[in-house]
Amino acid sequence: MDAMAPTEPTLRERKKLRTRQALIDTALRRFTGQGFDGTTLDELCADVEVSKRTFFRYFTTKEDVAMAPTQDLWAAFLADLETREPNGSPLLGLLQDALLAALDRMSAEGWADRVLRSRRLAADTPSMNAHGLDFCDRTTRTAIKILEERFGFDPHDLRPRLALDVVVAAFHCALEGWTFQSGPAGRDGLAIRLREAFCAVPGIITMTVPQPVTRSPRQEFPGTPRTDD
Amino acid sequence: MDAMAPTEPTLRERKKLRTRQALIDTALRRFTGQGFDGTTLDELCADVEVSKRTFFRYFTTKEDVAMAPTQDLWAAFLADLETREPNGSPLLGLLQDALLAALDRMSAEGWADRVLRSRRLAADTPSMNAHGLDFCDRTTRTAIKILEERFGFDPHDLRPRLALDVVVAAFHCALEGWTFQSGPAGRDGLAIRLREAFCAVPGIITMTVPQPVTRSPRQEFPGTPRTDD
DNA sequence: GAACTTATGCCACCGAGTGGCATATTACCA
DNA sequence: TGGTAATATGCCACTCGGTGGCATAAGTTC
Repeated sequence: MDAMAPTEPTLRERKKLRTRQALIDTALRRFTGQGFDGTTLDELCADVEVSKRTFFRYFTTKEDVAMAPTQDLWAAFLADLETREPNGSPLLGLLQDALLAALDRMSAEGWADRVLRSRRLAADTPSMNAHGLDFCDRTTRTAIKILEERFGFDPHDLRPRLALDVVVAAFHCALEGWTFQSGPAGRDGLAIRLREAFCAVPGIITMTVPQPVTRSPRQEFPGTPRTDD
Repeated sequence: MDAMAPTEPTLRERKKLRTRQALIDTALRRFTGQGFDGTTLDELCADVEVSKRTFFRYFTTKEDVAMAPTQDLWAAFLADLETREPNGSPLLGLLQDALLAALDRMSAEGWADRVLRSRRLAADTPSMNAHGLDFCDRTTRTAIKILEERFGFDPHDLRPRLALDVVVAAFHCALEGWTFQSGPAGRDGLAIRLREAFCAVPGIITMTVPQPVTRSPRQEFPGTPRTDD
């Protein structure tokens, strides 16, 4: 009766999925409310009615639970890279398309909102930011392996690695703008930002320094829209 | 009596410098020998004959002590950025020159060797790698502020940020090659690698995917020089 | 050499993360 | 349906990174 139906996650697996999601949601809520450091795992676990030991069977670290949404995106990116067909196109374009496609696949309810909370947290929680960057770094290395495997790039050629790093950098730019500045919200808003960031990439090479402006050290812009700390 | 003489670090300051350096050296030695996680701070402190409490007055985290050498380089980079004169040159070139100049200033005895140990450690210690990346990230943000302050870049223009990220990415490429592959050792060897990485940057935009190679999924290269896990 | 400043040591404490083992829950099969 | 294997969870004790508070020692200044 269930031989070929894809709708058969066993009861056990459904429960696991539910506790996992409960941990993520509760964590993001408490972290946002009381701060990351201000929340102990004991509190969180008591809230979800799960032992601390169990928490660490779902997530490797306290930071990990808050970064699940972003990790989903990168997983989709890697999956896309495995199959995407290059038609003699520039590598950079291929990578950009792959990331946009991955983003397009993030259709889970409330995904964008979770990413938003997660990023805002990371912004003022050093250890979260650090772990996020480390995850990106590992993902990048995996992606390079996929590229070398599929297309036979020379491991000593630095260009694929650099191209990938540029795409990641553009993503971070987009993410930061989307997280902290006004503009279209939701996943599609992020996609717009991402496209804009990609457009800025060629300017990396050509951009020149405006002019040798020599100003007094402490002078500030009259109407700078953001405060710097 | 000491108004203008630069040669007057008080006894106290000399002692502090010595304990700091002792902690760094001993840490790198023990970490390399027994592994990062295999070394407790109690051991390290007992070795240097310093209380654990004192350790944390010198370094913020256990990871921090092992990353001091790299941090010196980035500090020099920021200092250079503060004063370097742009002559209508491309921003990218300015940043590259600044980093090369900073590297050139790393003349402390054994600096290159400490960086080498540090990087090798970071390669198989996730938390060290994470903290290193986080430090780079913070440095990048500081650098951006300096650039905006000095040259009046528009904070919404993504190109400066991307250019900076490319330079950092190139540095990481160079560092990794220098750390794990054969080639000229020492600071100058790293400088050579760095120049090579910079040369590869324009290729980011133009590089194309070799050809639509379609191979059976599990096939491998006959004589691939490295094993993939 | 006294008085002040500052670095250090010591101690108790919190919280993240782990290993081991008993128990409860689910899956599988006769 | 009942019994057994597989696995998820809870509980407990423990290690270790990191912090706050306070007393003491060392260096500095007059």
